[in-house]
Amino acid sequence: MKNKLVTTAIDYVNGAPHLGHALEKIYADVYARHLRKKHAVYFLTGTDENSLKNVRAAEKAGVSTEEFVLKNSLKFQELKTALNLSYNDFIRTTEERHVKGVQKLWKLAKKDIYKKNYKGLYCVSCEEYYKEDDLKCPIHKTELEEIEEENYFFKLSKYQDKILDLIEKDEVQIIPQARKNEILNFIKSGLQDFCISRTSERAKGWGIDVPNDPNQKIWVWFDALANYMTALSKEDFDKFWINGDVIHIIGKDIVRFHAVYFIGILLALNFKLPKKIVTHGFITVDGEKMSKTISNVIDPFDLVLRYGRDPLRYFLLSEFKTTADGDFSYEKFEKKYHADLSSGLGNLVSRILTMIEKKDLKGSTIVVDFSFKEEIKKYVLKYEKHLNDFEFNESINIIWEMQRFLDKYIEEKKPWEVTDRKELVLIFSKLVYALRKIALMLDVFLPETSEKILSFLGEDESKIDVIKKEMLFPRLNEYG
RNA sequence: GCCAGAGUAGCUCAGGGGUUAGAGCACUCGUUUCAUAAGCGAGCCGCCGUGAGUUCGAAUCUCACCUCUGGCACCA
Repeated sequence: MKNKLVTTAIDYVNGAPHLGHALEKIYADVYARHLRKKHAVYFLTGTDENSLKNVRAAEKAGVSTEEFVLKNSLKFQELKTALNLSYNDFIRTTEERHVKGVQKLWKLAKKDIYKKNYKGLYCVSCEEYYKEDDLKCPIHKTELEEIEEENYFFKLSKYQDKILDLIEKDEVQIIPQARKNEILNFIKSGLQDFCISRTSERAKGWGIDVPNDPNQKIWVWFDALANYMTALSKEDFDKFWINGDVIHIIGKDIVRFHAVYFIGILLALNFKLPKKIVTHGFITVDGEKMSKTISNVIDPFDLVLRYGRDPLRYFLLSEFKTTADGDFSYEKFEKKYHADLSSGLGNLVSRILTMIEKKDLKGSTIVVDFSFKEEIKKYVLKYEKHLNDFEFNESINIIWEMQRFLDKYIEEKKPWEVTDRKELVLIFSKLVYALRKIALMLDVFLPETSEKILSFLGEDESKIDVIKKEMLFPRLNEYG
């Protein structure tokens, strides 16, 4: 039994959360729920608020930056209820625990931090640096200016060989393999030191001060990545970081910062390294990237209102291979809802419960033979294997295999024709036993549905019972 | 341009040197009534990206080519 720290990326708060944010939180939630069955788990998420973008967005909105980031952070926090997330901590990078923590870490890493001139192409309107290939600002189409300023840098180059070795040997495991290869190539191409501060002026005074240098603000990565540590109290750091496994769940766009920069920083601090970095894909909508310009951004709150929490979780978890991109469409969503949730699971639950009532089997003692239990166990083992490997969609498929197995079993036994009570009890013992298992397997994916099924069957696992009945997933077309 | 990965049924994908290539969804037919126009059974649909090679035998290995996706540093 080992302790586990499960983290998500912390989100930028310059807008409301979209479906992509929901996806990542749900993945992390499933994994955390799975781990909780055997481990002590600290599940952490949060918002990244020290960005210059926020200052500008707040100016535009005519509110103070503090007010602006708080308002948006709260929107992200609303995802907890909307998606039924089980995280036990939410950190905002403007919180004191984070500010103090980052400064403390900065001091601890001091030996690998130095000052040097940073030269880059800068767009005055964006107030941002751009790559050397684009000579013009991609947004304003204006000439970029070459600007030079003095900043702090982190000696990443010093750790190149060490990081390469760690990743090659999977001491820090990057999932999936393809991402690991990308990172290895990136490291082999040579690591440069990276900039970890901006002048306070350029940062418009927003952000965390560099210790003993109020003219500089700590910039992006040294700030944001540190949240995984600054969120933890001393006791929890001990319990979950030092004596536990750290698992980061992040988008494919920020693998490098976790697998290279962060590992470098941790090496400088001489801290324990994360065990796994799991990267998920992105969501397209009807085959296109989500973007405001073509206004196809999907609002997760909307989907929850329309279809419910579990159906939304279900779609994202079953339709997408965890580490690959996936496509969202209302048509696919509803198709899956009907095929798997209504006709599949919902219908099975419904037919079992109704027959128990009609055949008056409530209160009978459950008797299940060993070979049937073994049969069920095979499904459970496969299900667990896929969960451990972050193959959530595969894991769900195993549950549906089991559901089809039960439907076939019912067909074969034709319990509606059976009159012998003893035989009926035997049949429904198995069905109730298996249905409970299905509910328990579902609880990481569809916690609400899982609870409902268990509550229908009653608390006493040794008796056949129906406490109440309710349609789990009504067909959608009946409501327009 | 360079480096990865992928191209298999209408859709999403699994498989992977050897009997007639798989699953789910969709579709067609049959069947059942316990159940949410649900269930079960059967069927349909594939030159397994293209060309060549290795082999007794390739979708599976090798090479070339085509197409797509991703990565190629300061971007959560």
